[in-house]
Amino acid sequence: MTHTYEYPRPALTVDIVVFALDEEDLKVMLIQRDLEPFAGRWALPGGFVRVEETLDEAARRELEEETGLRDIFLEQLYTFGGVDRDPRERVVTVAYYALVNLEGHDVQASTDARNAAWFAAGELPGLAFDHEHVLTAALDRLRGKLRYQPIGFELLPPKFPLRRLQHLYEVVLDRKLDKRNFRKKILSMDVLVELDEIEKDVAHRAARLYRFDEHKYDRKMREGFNFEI
Amino acid sequence: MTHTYEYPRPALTVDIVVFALDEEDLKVMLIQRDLEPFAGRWALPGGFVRVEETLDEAARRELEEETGLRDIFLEQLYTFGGVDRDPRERVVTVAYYALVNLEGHDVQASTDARNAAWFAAGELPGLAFDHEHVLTAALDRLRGKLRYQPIGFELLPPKFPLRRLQHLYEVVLDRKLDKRNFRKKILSMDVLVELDEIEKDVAHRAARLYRFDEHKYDRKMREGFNFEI
DNA sequence: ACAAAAGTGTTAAATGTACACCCATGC
DNA sequence: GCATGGGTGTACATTTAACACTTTTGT
Repeated sequence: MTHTYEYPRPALTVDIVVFALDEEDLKVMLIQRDLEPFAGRWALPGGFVRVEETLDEAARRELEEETGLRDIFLEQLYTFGGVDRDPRERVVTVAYYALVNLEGHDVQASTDARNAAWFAAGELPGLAFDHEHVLTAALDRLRGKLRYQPIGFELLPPKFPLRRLQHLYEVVLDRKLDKRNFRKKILSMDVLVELDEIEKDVAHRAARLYRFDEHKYDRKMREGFNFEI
Repeated sequence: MTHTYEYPRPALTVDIVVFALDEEDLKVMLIQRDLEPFAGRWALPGGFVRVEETLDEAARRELEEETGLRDIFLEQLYTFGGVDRDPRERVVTVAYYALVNLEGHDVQASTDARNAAWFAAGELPGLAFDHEHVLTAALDRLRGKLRYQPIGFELLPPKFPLRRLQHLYEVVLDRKLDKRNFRKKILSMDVLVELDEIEKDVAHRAARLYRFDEHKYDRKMREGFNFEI
């Protein structure tokens, strides 16, 4: 191959901030490194971009290799190009964030032998490289985007009671919302379908389940509708 | 230097979408390529990232080398990693967008001998590589961000009449705004300073000039204020 | 005096916010 | 029957949207 440019090149990686929601709080998936630098430290899943794959493909491949997660919401976040991010050499990383429904996806299935675990977003261990910085950017983006795009549903199972949706917003945005106003608002947007099903195995009155209607949402968007909580 | 990874690496470039506003419409700066591939075609200013500079530094350097523009608003947009973006080899590009006040900056000063020119955003020539795609993304970002961040001022001189600000919003967002409502809204946000100066050399009543008070804006932001048009 | 753009208020409608009680179910 | 969360409506405050005339200045 003819190279028009013979200077040294930065290495290129992808890193992914995977968010999930359990009953309590927002979680982030981290991998314990087994190699230097930062051996033993926790880091974001990620790795080098190959010349024959796109950035999105690289992110999905690394995600599956390191955590077993696949077919999940994934979106590019920002590209971090600080000169000393990696002590070995110049590494530019394209960061992604991903959203996953904990109930639907198993994380154990890491093909790598590495240690993968969920951490509460508020109680993170010290991270390798500049991953703390990346994570902060991802959290900011998630919080910002949640309010005006219907991405929260990616963190829930396909069928959910309204309370769980509200709880999601409360946890991520870190403020209480009024139950009646929240329901009024979300239902008035007319992008949820009320199902003929209710929660199971709860020790009290079971809540009705809803589903996000993506097609209806797409249709409304094309007609100028704006999602906003 | 020890490389932990010996596979071929994608090349890494930056490309910049520079927006400006003249009396009529939104403009984009393009450079006519003098080398293959796409020799003679118009393209976004940009070039290879050096190992010893950050991405932001690379973008500012290329911008100055190719257009003479410096000290202007610049923000990372998105990283494009399609496998066949460049016919020669794999090139990943970190795209930026920039905003510039036409009256304050001279563009002639290109140190390169290349041909640089402004094009109306709505009447672009065929572009090299996937630059049309990059440009569309930049436009979308500009339109989205303009509504809830005070970046429009970057396209105006430091002192401006309210009509020009309104016109900016109308041109970029592509819809008419009501004069009275616009003034009420922007003035009620209390981030503009009314100056003791008026327009000069106009053939009718001269308008009062205003200035965006960045410090006041920052202060208000820290107290939870939200800019929105 | 006229052309051109600056500047200015009010009203009605829609939206957001605050707030408390009864209902259904499992134990 | 009681504990737990599900589900619902109203009143008030705020924000948005629609709309037209007078003022100032240069020619």
